[in-house]
Amino acid sequence: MFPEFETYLKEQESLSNDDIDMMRVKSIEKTLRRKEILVHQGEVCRYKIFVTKGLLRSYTTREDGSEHIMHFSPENTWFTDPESFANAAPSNYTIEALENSEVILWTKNDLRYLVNSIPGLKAYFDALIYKAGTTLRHRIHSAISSTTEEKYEEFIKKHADIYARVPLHMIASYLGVTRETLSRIRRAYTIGK
Amino acid sequence: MFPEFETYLKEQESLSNDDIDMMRVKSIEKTLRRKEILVHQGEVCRYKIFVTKGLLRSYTTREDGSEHIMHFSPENTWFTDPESFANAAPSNYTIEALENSEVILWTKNDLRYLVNSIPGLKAYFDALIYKAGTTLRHRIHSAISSTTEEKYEEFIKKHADIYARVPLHMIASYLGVTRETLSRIRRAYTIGK
DNA sequence: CGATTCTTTGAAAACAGTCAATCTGTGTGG
DNA sequence: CCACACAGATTGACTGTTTTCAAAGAATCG
Repeated sequence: MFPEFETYLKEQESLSNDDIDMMRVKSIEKTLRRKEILVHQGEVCRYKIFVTKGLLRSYTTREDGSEHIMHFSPENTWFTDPESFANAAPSNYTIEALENSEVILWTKNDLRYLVNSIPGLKAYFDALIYKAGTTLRHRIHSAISSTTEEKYEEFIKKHADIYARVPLHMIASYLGVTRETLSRIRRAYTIGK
Repeated sequence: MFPEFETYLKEQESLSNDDIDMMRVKSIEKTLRRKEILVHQGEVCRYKIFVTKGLLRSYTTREDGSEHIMHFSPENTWFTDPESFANAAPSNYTIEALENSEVILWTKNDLRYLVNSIPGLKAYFDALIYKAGTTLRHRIHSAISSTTEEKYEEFIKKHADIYARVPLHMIASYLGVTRETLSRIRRAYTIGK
């Protein structure tokens, strides 16, 4: 579990073996079974998460039971509920494994310690936050300006990996339409080519 | 123009007079008339912008002429096109003054210099980026989970100041619906209370 | 295999977009 | 001061899209 993380991180940021060791000491390895929930809505998301294997999602549940998926996080991505994690506030989201997964967790305190101790780690996370911002802005622009078909097409192009691993109704939830609508759009789209 | 900025910034972050002076030296003051454009779509957005007075917006224009508003920036807010500014890439957005406005500009190089020279400034911008991320995530969640009426209601509550200063069709554009739809929703909403 | 889970389809209703016309308020030039 | 142009808002009729509800079919997991 940690070796995969180490391999990945060394590709991203040049870190010494001592740096990596510090991160290992503070890390918590966890195996999740499919459908297992890591954070329940209402709980505090106490961890910053790195996914080494599998796939997680975060979603909200409304009073009427409807779910809305905020994010998918496959292997080799970082994940958390930033608002809950940063402020130790109850999360609005449920974080769930969609496949049998392996994750590494760090608490806020430990992560702060690591960021202060390891040169370059702050800059690495800053760059991730910047990229996340770009993605968020893009998704907003798509939400206000694209047709459902365009959103569907874009999702396939940008997230081909996730598309292949996730039921269609979850993509519908992520895009903000019903499963029936997306099913019909996909049919038209598939025929239309 | 700069005095307003100085007043505001000192409320936000404790900075010495020397720090402020450094920022002043690098700053470019600019007055914008209503409808004046600061950055045209396709140009590089070379500046980080602080609005001391007035109101700016950023929007895209599609081939068919339709506009989609990404952001409103009233007085005492920071503004830029992050993608264009960071990468010196052509901007997808037009940045325009909606009122006669006063802005202060810094180039990327000067800003980098200032961030490296002034203790606390990096942390200040980091906090702004974090808050912006929260706002973006909230807007996405609203886009995929709320009805148009809920979005309208939320906009009024969160951006009462902007609501009062901007034509309805721009709010429609920001929310991702047509002006006619928003006009009808507003009528129903106003009567419904 | 049986039980879920997921996807598709149909029909009706709700919702949003389009097009065209009208109404309103504002401000400018004569 | 008035008339006019202009930007913005509203309304109606119509069209197109999406949701809702219900049911059935397909795929997958244990």
